[in-house]
Parts: sequence; structure tokens; C-alpha cells
Amino acid sequence: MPLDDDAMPPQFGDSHWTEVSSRILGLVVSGDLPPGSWIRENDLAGRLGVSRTPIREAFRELVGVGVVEVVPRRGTRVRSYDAEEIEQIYRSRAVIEPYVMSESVGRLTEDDFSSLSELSEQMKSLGSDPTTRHHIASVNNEFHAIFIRSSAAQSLISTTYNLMIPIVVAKLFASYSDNDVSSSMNHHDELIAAARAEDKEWVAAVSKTHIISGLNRFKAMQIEQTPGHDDLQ
Amino acid sequence: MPLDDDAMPPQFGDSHWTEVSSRILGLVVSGDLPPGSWIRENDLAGRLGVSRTPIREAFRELVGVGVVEVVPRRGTRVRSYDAEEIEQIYRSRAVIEPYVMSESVGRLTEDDFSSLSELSEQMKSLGSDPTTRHHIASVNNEFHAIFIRSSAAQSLISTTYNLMIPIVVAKLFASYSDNDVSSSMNHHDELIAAARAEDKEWVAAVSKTHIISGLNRFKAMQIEQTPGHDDLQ
DNA sequence: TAACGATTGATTGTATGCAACTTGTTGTTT
DNA sequence: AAACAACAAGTTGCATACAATCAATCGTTA
Repeated sequence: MPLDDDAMPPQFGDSHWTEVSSRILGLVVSGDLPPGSWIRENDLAGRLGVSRTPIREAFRELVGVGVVEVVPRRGTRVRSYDAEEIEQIYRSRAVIEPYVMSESVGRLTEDDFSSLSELSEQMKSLGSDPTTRHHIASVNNEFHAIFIRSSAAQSLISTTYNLMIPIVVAKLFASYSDNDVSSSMNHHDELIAAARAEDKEWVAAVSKTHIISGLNRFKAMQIEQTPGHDDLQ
Repeated sequence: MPLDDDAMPPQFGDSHWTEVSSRILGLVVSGDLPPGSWIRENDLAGRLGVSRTPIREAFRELVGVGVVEVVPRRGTRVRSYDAEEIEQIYRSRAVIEPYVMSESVGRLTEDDFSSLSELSEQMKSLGSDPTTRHHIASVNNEFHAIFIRSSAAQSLISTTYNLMIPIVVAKLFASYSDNDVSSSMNHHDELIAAARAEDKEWVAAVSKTHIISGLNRFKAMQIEQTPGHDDLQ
């Protein structure tokens, strides 16, 4: 252990952010702060009822998860992603996530497994009801978080979360059809099975499948929705 | 392009940090702020001749590159890495860096190539003189930065830099023998050749070789120096 | 003497005010 | 009319002051 006492720093999987950061993220994911738009520190401070100081600190934290970008002496704006960037993000995830998840093999506890099963069931019920479907994203995150935080590849953990760009994932889940949902659920069940079998290669393969199928779901979404508009959103 | 004008956010490869951040990094790399130690905002503010506000903002930026960790309501301390973590970091780099660098194939300009050659020569001269050898780290960073910032895998760029933990890399280079230096130089020349040949697989292979040889150099260093002490430093 | 609790000092979190810079506009010049 | 320069409004960067919280010490009690 690198630390000389048990105080651990905040991790993203714990959704253990500061109050202000998570509220800003909420505004971005909800589309209230649209991609590409500049965020005036004063405006946000007024809206959130705090001063500019915590706002500025939150911006620095949110840079790390790709939600905003800070341009010195110009300001901060919501990061926007075009279709090509999103494809690259998925391809990058397809490189590292299989590795990260496979490195959790043999390190998941029985508690972890029961949580995984529970979350899997929960997602199935959420997925069958279109009105609650947008909640899947957070449950899905929790599912993956269990694998990721148990990984031996600790140094890639925050990286892995960084690539699960909140706004991208949220939009994607919202567009899932029944078929997409059940396919995604199957991947999750198979991930559990592969982890129980302690087969790194199997875990890596399922993980890769999961991501690439997500990428293709995204591409389909692009075509369906806005053949002209490339940007998200 | 995702941005509606040409103002680009700071990137790490540009060593385009804020004044305060880079000075703090300097204190950490030099060992002046030892790993594991808490950093009092007031102390640093006094030492750097600024107020606590920019210090706190710099801390948030440095979390992203693994230099410090912020524990809410407790403070900020220098991140420390034990041998096992460092090995995991190298193994992670061995997964993603070959991909990132190979994705720069076909995107390097003639200017890039001449910079690469120049930097390679510069490193050779620095490497042959033990008194200037500690400067290699920054030149080496610049070399890799050219590949990395040209990569199509934009979203992994900051990630890649994050794994080149400054303090780890600095210590490693300082310990290089003449043989290690020339071996490293060979890798660089071969990277240039592979990129010129526009052979992704070749670039990826050389990159992987480079990283794993670095890992083993690190392991050797551990044994040589402090058979008892595991932590860096 | 050991364990528990209150108090004090130190440290972080936040608000506010001012200085520096950036940008858009207006007025001048060619 | 177009280009350029000076000005003004707005915005960020930083310093300082105060409030909230944490940790350690000291005193009390079983």
C-alpha cells in the first residue's frame, strides 16, 4: 500500500465527487449546458448558489473526465464530441477495458459477485420499462465499476472511467431498443460467468464484444436520428 | 472539429501547464516534496510567493497526472508508488502506448520527422555525458510527445501522459547506464524508421519493446539500490 | 492507568474584492 | 469603404478574510 494511513482519495467509480462537480455534470448530461457553449463562472455561481471559487475548482476536476475544457484567460466550455471522436473513444476503450477488466480475475469477492448479480437483475427490470430506461446508465456504471475497481491495473482505473464519457454513455443508453437492452444484459451475465471461471481471456473477449457492439449501436443511432448533425448533441 | 473556434485547451505534451503547476511538479520530481508527505497549502503558497487559491487549483490539475492526491477535508499529499504499482503502470503502458503511437502513422508531417531526428541526436549527446544525463527525461518526453499528439487516438493522449508518471520516469532515466542509453536511442531511431515506413504494426512492436525494456531496467534498479526499501522514493 | 470527552490550534472550504487581460465596439484615418 | 487604433464592458486570475471542519492535546472519570 502506498499510503501511510487509510484515508483514500476520491475515485470516480464511487461517484464520490464534490457536490459542485456532480451538479455541473448533471447540467451537462441533461443538456442544460449544451456542448460547445462557454460557461461563465458568474452565471454558474449564481445558478448553483455558491461563489466562483468552488466553481473554478470543479472545472479543473471535470477536465479530467472530459466534460469541460479550460482555455486559460478565455474561459471554460462544455466539451463536445463529433462522431469521429466518439468512434476513436470506443476503439480506445476496446483496447484498454478488456485488459483492465481481465485484471480483476481472481480478485472479485463473493460480495462482489452477489452485487453483480443483483445489479444485473435490476438492469433487466429497468430495461423492460422505457420510462425508467434512462436510469440504466447509472446502474450500468455501477456494474462495470465493480469489475474495474477490483482490477490489478489500478493506474488505468481513472483512465477507464475517463473514457466512459458521461454524456456519450447517457445519450447512448437513452437510445437503446429492447433488443439492444437484452443483448447488453447477456454480455453482463457472460461477464459474470467468465469472471467466476477465472478466465482472463474470456473476460477480455466479452468486454471487447460489449464495447464494439456499443460502438455500432452508436453508429446506428447517428444514422437514425440526425443525418446532418454530426455533433453530440 | 468539435470546437467552434481555434482556441485549443492546454495539453500536457506541450508542457503547457500553469506556472504554479509546473513549479510544484518540479519540487516533487526533485524530491523536495517527498512521496507520501502532506503538502500544506499555506507552506507552498509562502514558498512559491502566491496565495492559496492558485495552489488549490494547481492541486486539482496535478491529480490528473498522478503527482498528488487530494483527500477532501484532510489535505493534499504527494502520491507515492511502490514497486508493484510501478510494474502495473508499465504493463498498462505496454497495452495502450503501442496502440496510441501506431495511430500516428500517416499523420506525422515532414516537420515532425525533422524534429524527431533532431531530438534523437540531442539525446545522444546528452546521454554520453553523465553530468547532463538527467536532462534526458525532458527531451525524451518531447520525442514521445510528437508521436502521441499526432495520434488519431486523441482521447488516449492525456491518459498516455498520465502513465508517464513524471517522478517515475525521472528516477529511471537518472539511473541509466551507457548501455541503457544507447539501447534506448536505438529504439528511438527504429521508431522513426517504422513511422517513415508507415507500418503500424512495426511502430507498435518497437513501442512495446521500449516500454518493457524500461520496466526491466526499473526492476534492475530496484535490486541494485535499496533491497529493503520498496517505495519510490 | 486506561479510556473517554471537551477544548484549542491548525487546516481546509468558501466568499468577496480588486487587478489584469481579452474581446467587441466605436471612432478615426487613409 | 476598409483597415486600424483606442476605448469600454465583461471575464478571468489572484489575494485576502472568514467560516467550517479536523486533529491532537489535555483534563476528567471509571
